[in-house]
Amino acid sequence: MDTREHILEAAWELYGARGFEDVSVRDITQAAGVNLASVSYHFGGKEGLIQETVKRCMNPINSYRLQLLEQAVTRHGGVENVPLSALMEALMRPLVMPEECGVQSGLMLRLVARYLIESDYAIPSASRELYTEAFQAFVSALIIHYPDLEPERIVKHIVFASGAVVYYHGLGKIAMQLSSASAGDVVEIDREQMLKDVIEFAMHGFGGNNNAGSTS
Amino acid sequence: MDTREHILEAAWELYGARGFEDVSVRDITQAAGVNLASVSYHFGGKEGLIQETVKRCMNPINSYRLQLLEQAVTRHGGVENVPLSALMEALMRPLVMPEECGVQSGLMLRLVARYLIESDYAIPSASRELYTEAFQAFVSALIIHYPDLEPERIVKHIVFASGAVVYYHGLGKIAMQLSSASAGDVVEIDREQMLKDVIEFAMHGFGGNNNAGSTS
DNA sequence: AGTGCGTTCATACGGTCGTTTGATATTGAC
DNA sequence: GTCAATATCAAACGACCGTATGAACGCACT
Repeated sequence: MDTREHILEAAWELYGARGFEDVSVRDITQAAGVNLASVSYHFGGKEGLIQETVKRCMNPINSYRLQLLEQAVTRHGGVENVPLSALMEALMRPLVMPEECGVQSGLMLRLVARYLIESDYAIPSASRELYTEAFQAFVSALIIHYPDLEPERIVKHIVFASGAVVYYHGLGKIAMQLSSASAGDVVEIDREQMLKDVIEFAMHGFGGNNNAGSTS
Repeated sequence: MDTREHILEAAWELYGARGFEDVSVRDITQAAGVNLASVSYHFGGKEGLIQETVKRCMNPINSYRLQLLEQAVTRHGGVENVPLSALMEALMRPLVMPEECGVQSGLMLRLVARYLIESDYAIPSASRELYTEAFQAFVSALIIHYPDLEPERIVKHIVFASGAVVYYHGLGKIAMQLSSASAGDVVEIDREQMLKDVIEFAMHGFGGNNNAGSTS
């Protein structure tokens, strides 16, 4: 029964590194040391394996988001009292620090970015439910803080911030190489700083620089 | 000789719409109404066609960036006098408004995003020179404004902002669908506003909210 | 021991891919 | 008009893909 797990592990690794289209079922089964037909048997085919792989990545992220949101609500005693910065942190932290919910960070965002782009920007049906739940929970919470703001604007800034994170994970290193000043250097990313920056940016779209929500 | 042009046109359309891996050479030649072997003849193969397609997209963008930078320098009389916001606008405007330099906007960013992600984040060699030139020009200009700031931090915020743009172009609409409040609605993007937001965000990383460079 | 079921296996099938080939058509210079 | 260079064409090649098949295996249960 750990054939299934071996496949998922190899798929995670290879898909994240080389993309869904570039990695064949044979590549994965070979890397996993299992038979070629196992993928069809356990996942119904390549598409099923991809869905499962993405699901295993996105579901923990979105669960973690909801968990952080709930914690914040409890701590502050009601959604309306949660500072905006805490809302944004609950939304963004799982993306920047995926290992906090058990998702290996290196490949995860690249993998998701690949999937979203390659599959014509469709959320995988396997993860859609949880994804939608998380998304709507945050939008609702934000609407409470900004009842006058159009929901589109709220969504927009969420996407903005997510894009900054995803893109940076993917392109950060090559961008470093392009800047002559640090050519050759291997620059590590200060993820905590990055998280702060992203949160600040996202909040920036909600009417100025108020660093807190309605209470603080 | 316009066989070559027909191919490029069809490739632009199809690659942008469906991705490099999902579009076969046969798809393109059929859409272009030319013979299958034309691609090998004119571009040496599929990879050559991809490179040429990406080049035709990125080179105008980067040229436009340099042009806007030069204009700003001329207008303000020296790099050191160009406001930071103008620097950022020169950098970001071509991304948000690609049609201003002759690049059809709809598919362009998705196409580039695809390429950057699928090709393991390597800048296409055909475009690398110009890309590097533009990138370094801006980093140099920014270093003048912030001599104390590490170059990595400058690069970081440039990438951040770019990511926000690219990601939003690609994911904006599906994100809208996920927010129940605007379900079903087709929301058009205010690109001028988006540009402003991105510029503001990018500047935000350079030490507070000073809306101008060193001179003002 | 024997039966049934879940799993793994080697192998083959049909299809699509990018590329090549060699013939044919077109062009432009003399 | 001739000839060589350039361009287009239909057709085929070999490689790889995802999937299906049917036999072999492991193992709990009777």
